[in-house]
Amino acid sequence: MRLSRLALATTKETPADAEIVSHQLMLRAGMIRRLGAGLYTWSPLGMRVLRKVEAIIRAEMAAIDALEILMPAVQPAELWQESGRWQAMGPLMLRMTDRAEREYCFGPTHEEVVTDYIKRDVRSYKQLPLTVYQIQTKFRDEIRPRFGLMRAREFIMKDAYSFHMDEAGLDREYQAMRGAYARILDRMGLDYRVVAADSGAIGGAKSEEFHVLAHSGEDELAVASEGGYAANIEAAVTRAGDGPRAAPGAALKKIDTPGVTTIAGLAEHLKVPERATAKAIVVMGESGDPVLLMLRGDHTLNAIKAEQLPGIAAPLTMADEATIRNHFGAGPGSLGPVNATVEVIADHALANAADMVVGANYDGAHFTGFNWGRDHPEPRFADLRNIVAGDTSPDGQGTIDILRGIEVGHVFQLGDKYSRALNLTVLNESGAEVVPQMGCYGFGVSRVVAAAIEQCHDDAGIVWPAAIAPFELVIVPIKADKSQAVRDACEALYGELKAAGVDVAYDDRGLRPGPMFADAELIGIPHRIVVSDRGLEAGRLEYKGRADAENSDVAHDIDAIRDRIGHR
RNA sequence: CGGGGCAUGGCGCAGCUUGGUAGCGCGUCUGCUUUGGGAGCAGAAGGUCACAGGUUCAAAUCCUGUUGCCCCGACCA
Repeated sequence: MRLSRLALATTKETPADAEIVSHQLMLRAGMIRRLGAGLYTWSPLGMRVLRKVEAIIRAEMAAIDALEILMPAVQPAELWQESGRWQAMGPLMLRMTDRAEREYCFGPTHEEVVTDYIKRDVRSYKQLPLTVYQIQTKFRDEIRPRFGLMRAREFIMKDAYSFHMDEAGLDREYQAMRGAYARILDRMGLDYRVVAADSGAIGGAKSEEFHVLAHSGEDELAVASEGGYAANIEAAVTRAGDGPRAAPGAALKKIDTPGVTTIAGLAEHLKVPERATAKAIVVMGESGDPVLLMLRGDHTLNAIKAEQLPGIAAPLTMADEATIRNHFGAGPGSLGPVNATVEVIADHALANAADMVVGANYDGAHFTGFNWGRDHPEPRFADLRNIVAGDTSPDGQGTIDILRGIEVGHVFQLGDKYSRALNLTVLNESGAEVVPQMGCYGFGVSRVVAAAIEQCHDDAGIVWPAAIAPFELVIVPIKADKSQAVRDACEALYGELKAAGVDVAYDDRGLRPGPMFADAELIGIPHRIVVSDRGLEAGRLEYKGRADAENSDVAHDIDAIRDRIGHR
């Protein structure tokens, strides 16, 4: 590609409304342009990257015999009403009406459509297992789109769906897809982790997420130093407090803590570590009465765990101050289990704790020396908290470290949730109708482009992994308009590299060297060859890898260049 | 949805408090010079100051409303 024909649109200045590096660099490199909130146009340069990502995905899908299809982006409401998700999806779904007042949505996902599609053509167990996928534009009306492509409303996703006669078949395909996702990210050269995940609204049993590691990642991942345990912090289970509970060593004693309403303040006031205190959080129960949740002072509540507990209302709702005062006679910041009239559920880290500091249910007062059993009946203990760095891994092997990641893939074992709702059945060997098991497997195509940049950049711009770079190599001429020799050498080199199958860019824009170098670095081309009279006279070309600190020489020879850039 | 902010040439911004000819940097175009890290000189184009009302002799500037966008939070296959 001659860069004079690419409609490159790089900028020196960073657009004001871009917060994170990938968004800034994609705008500066001219890969994308914003149309509206969460809506982006892909430029010719951006498309080159997108197509390379798609090609890798298609190759790995083909390798596990997944079949590509393309379903409509616009979907009739009826299907969603059948599955019950027309209501459940709520405002996340962009809805529209046609001229005949029929209702549609712009698909946020395709479980319903794919199940309906399979239902029409699959009748017999002989046709299963079957895995189909598409690379499609989705729309989710996120409450707050942000970070450019990282959380766009319209985005490109590869979504795959598998159908099986039984759970064993589903599990096999799940493992195959999991392997394919790992190979996709391996080929892209990205540092990632596979973690256990919460299934969320989509339902189903087993699910894992693929996260590209990056400091700007929105998700926190709990990863064990040994033994391989890894989970999204939302789903990471914690261990109960180790060892037996110490016998009470202090009497329950009420102390004045005027103005102290936070754990930090309490620890400071009493000169005790935060972990010696217990915090109280009041949430609404299913019955309508509040429930008191107790956590160790230095721990935080995991809302997903809490709302999954029987007796607690989902979605998790914090009690308002009036409700709290009504039941406890004190405000938030001074609450505790002593004489509480509501159900108490304590995090199991507190199961073996003794002589705790807790709120007194009087404003401006706390108790020291609080002990379960003696000062309040034994509560229900449950896993309520977020795991933290330094915790022992749930499987007992190693300690937990917290990493940040960008979710680019999610694999689910759905079971029969959708096949049953949409009446998908096939006949088994004995002629009986069976509801197939389903898996679904999402991969964020546009998001992984942004994630790659988050992981691979420096001060000058993007440092693409070779497999998804817009070009493999760029030829930069010096003083081309003065030197016929330079022009001829560039043209010859360009032609030969192209013929050799190298994805080569030739910067024939006639710019000065500075801007050409800056653009090549900004858009992140992995390899650069500079052609100058100086080098030509010596029979050498100048080479620099995008991540290299220094230039080096390479012989003026196609094979030498291919060798240097590791082509084929 | 709650809270905060912004809207002035393609991009980044000043001007608004105290109403009176719309400005700067970058970019773009032309010419000459220049050519190993975002060149210099000379010239030029380009703006219904988000939109709609209002106040005023006069509104980018003051008032009211609307829209769009950004940030924090909740939300999120």
